[in-house]
Amino acid sequence: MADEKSLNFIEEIVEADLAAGKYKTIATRFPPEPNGYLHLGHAKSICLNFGLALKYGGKTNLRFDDTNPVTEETEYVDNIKQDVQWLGFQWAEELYASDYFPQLYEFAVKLIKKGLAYVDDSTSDEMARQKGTPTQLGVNNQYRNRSIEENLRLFTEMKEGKHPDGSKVLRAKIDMGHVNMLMRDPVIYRIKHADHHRTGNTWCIYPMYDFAHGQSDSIEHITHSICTLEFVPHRELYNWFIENLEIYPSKQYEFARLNMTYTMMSKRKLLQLVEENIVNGWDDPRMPTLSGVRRRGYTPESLREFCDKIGVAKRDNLIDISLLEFCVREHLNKIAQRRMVVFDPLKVVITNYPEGETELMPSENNTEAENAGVRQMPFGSELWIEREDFMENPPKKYFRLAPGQMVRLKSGFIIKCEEAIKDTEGNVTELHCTYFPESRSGSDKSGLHAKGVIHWVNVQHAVPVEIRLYDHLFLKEDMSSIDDDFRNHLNPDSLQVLPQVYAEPEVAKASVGEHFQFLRMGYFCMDPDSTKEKLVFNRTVTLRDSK
RNA sequence: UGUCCUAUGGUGUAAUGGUAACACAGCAGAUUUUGAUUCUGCUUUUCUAGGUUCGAAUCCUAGUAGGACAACCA
Repeated sequence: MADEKSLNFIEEIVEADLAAGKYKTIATRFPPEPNGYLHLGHAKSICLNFGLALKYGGKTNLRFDDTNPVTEETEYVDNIKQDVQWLGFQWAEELYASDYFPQLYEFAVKLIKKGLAYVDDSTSDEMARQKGTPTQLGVNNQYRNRSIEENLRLFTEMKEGKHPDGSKVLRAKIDMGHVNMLMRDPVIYRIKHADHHRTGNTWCIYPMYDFAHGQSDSIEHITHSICTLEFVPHRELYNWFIENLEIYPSKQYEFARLNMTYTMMSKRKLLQLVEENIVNGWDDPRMPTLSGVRRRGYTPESLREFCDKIGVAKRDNLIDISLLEFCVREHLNKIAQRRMVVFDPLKVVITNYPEGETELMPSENNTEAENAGVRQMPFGSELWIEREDFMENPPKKYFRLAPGQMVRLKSGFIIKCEEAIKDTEGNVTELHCTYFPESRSGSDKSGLHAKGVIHWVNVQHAVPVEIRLYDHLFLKEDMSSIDDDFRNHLNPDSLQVLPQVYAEPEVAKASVGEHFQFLRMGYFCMDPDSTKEKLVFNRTVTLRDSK
């Protein structure tokens, strides 16, 4: 029996529409506002929108929702495009809501002519008061009765720049007593004498979200306009405009946005982290932004797998970060070459190995990948091992080095600890060990068995590198549950820098963005901060630890 | 004291009126030249109360709980 994957509720809608012949092919869109960087929540939306078109044979537009000139910048546009492509998707058309400004203006005029829009001179405070509350109906004001001619004249004047910011707005004339607050004569155009990142100062009036989004969908003949749950109340307005403008009926569907433990997805708050230098930019590897997780070492494949695994539904959710970590480990395990790097060095002297001599030990790059080959690791009489791989008084199930105890040096020899050398304060400064020449990796004739296997680096050939270890940005599992400032919950240890650790020589050949598994230490990715003199590696994720 | 949305293991997601399942997490064990990977097993679930039905996680009603809605933001 074929294992059919069940459909999410949006796929069910699409299949039903297709089966009913409602559409020959579908069209979706990904519509970010270029006022910040994309994050994991956007990845969910991207995978959904592009995934639908890919699955059912349709197209997806990338549309920038750039109707507010004061918050939007070209820098954001460029990065958003880069992020979408990096995730592995290609849009059919690159479009901008601002491309539709002339058309949107005509839509507004049409509404005025139908007696369905009016110019209001009230202040925003007055309008807020007249609007009522969710439990208290709104009231009409005197501007609501303006004639079509006067509205037309005033709206033209607004467009011509004859009125200052905030002095007038254009409102849809719907119902101030409507149970849905959004239907109480929503503002559809406001005056902003501001430079727009694309249209410059061509316009001084700009449409509001509700008067741009649905119309843009309609202009592009988007069949399924998919957004998050907070837009549910907007759907009624969305449909009202389409109906009264008599334009192509795109349909809006809403799904639950992504929430994850120990982080937050609010663009506003992420901007704050950046502006207040709490993190080092939008691409700080601790950020849930796509540029952040990319720099951290997450792969597009693992992100797409993650989006697939979390599903799409309508109930609020809080996804455990460990699921994301599982996805990235699963992918990196298959593609990341293995290297040995000692983070907290303890010197081992092999007393029966000829001093100054070197022999090359081949070591598998990745047994999970076919044809990954081997690299040579220089073995010698002085090695670095991890300090925590030695214990003077080990507990019963400690498999590593202790006085008189043996371990296997991965891809090397079995060694036995003969003596721990200490300084005057009793700290272990180095270990004197002997090795068993017959235990050479790959051709072991020693008959010895060492349960523990540890990584190592030759002192003579060690390459110093910098390591950056990351932990959750926040200490609180559910950041939506806090009622105080989110900055009170920052994890003070979210970044730990190890300025100089010892890597095997092969590491020097790494390139920016390359993924590695540093044996027993985790998955790492070379950071763009790397220079010829000093390579920098970010820990993407730890290895699963069942010690 | 409104309208709308939602309610399935610890966390997600399925089951589309017919045996509640999958993944993650957790816990055991096997294998292992990474205490990784791989493999095996285990723990844990339909918000409540009525109703419809031979049969309800699913349909209906009410309650309860959580979320959204009162920007010239999107």
